[in-house]
This record gives sequence, structure tokens and C-alpha cells, in this order.
Amino acid sequence: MTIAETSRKYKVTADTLRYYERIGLIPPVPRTKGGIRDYDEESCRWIELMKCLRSAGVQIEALIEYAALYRQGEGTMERRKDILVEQRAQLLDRMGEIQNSLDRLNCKIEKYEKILGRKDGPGL
Amino acid sequence: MTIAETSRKYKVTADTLRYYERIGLIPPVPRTKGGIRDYDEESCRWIELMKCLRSAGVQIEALIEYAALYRQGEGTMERRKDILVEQRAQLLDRMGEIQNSLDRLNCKIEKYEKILGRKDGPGL
DNA sequence: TATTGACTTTGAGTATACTCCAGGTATTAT
DNA sequence: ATAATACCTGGAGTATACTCAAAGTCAATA
Repeated sequence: MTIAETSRKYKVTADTLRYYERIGLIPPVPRTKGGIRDYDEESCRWIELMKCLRSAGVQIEALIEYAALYRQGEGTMERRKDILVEQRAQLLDRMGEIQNSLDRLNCKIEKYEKILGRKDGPGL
Repeated sequence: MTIAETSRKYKVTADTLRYYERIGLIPPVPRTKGGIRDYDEESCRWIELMKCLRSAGVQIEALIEYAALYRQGEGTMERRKDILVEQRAQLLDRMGEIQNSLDRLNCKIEKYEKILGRKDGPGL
């Protein structure tokens, strides 16, 4: 799979794919003799995981550390788990902050709707 | 209320408070004759609102526009509501992305725990 | 009144996470 | 064979949101 195809499949730019590989967010991608990236199953799984976690705002630094430990083998499992647990805690915090903001927005929007008249209110 | 007191109260640095005022995220803060900021009730309400929305990741640009419209008066209510509705939609999207990541992290953490043995597992 | 510490502005610097560009190589179509 | 297109690397540039620094002013106190 070329970088263009992978880019399309995961809706991540080629530049970002190369960037993620360069900083170690995903392991080195296999190459053709010519030196061109040929994304395989494993590369794709990493891309999908990182895309998911990044879209939720997980810090790249933590993900780089996780990926580096993964490549170091079995002895790093404890630490890897700790990273995931820490990131989970951070996401739960973020979730709470978003919920607070949502409550606040809902309350304000309701006030505006009361004043402006709901668009989908009763016909007469 | 001085900037230092306000900074302590809302856990926002003085630099950030000045920055928010400068870019119009909060309305101009009243000053003493000497030109020193004297935060009042209304300033505080704005700070609290912005702190809440920013912590959830709402873009500063949208908040600046909201604050600017607010200062322009009643005629801007429709647009102000629209901004809030749009930001709410974005927060709901983010919420979903975080939930996806949480599901994923939970699944991975469980696997690690199964292999490593739960710390809080049964004593024998 | 003089010094200390908090405050002021303006503008530059930083961190994070990309994003783009130049100059060159590889692959595909004609 | 050659032209067009996709890919490569290394490094510079950008956007967002602060954060810090310099040089000066204000306020409380000894």
C-alpha cells in the first residue's frame, strides 16, 4: 500500500504519515527496493490506533514513549500499561471538562432560544 | 480586585488574564485612576466562563467573536446563539472521539492487566 | 522621601503538532 | 527513451495559545 492510498484510507495527509514515522509514533514502515514506503497490516494498525488517540487529544509525547517501549519488547509491559492508565485518567478529566462546558452552553442556548423564539416551535 | 487576586481565585496566570483582555476574550477590565486593573463582578463572570470553555478546548477565535458580538448589543443575539450551537456540536464530536479512545484504552489496559496480573486481584 | 514590590505596556519567545518546500529519485505511460 | 507523476529526505515555516522580558509606573511602608 502506497503512502497516497494509506493517506486516503485513514484520512491523514502523507506529510503527517511521514512525520509520525519520523518521530517514532509509528514503527518504521517497510519499503520497496526503491525505498518507497509500502504500508502493511501492522503499519495500518498503528496508524489507526494513533489517529484515534490523537483525535481525542492524547499527547504525542506519551504515544512516542509507548511506541518506543513496544519496540523494546516484553520487559516494558508494566510501563506501557502505566502510560495507558495515565492517559485514560487524562481523557476522563477532559471528558468532565467538556461536560461542564456542554452544560453551560446548553443553559445559555436555551436562554437565547427563549428570547429569540424557537425555530422549530409550534406553528402558531 | 487586583490581577494577582483574580489570578489566584481562578487559577489563571496574570499574563493570561492580560492576554485574554488584550485579544478581546473578556471585555476591558475597569481600572483605578492609576491605570491598574480592578476586576469587578462582570469581569469575573467572563473569566470564569472563558476558563470553563477554554478548558474544554473551545477555540479562542469563536469566543472572541462571541465576546465582540456581546459588546455590540441586542441585535447580535441570533448570531451569538449560532456560535454557541456550533461550539456545542463540536464539543459533542470531541466527546465521541474521547469515548472511542477510552473504549480502546480500556480494552488494551485489560489485556495488559490479564498478562501482568492485577495489582488489586484476589490475595491468593 | 526613598525603597520595595506589584503593576503597566509592547513586543518577542516558546511549545505543540503539524505543514510546506526544495531538490532529487522512482515508477508508469507513451 | 522520455515525459509525467508520485515518492523521497531534510529542513524551514505556520497556527494556536500562551508565556516571558524589558523598561517603566504606581502604591504601600519604613
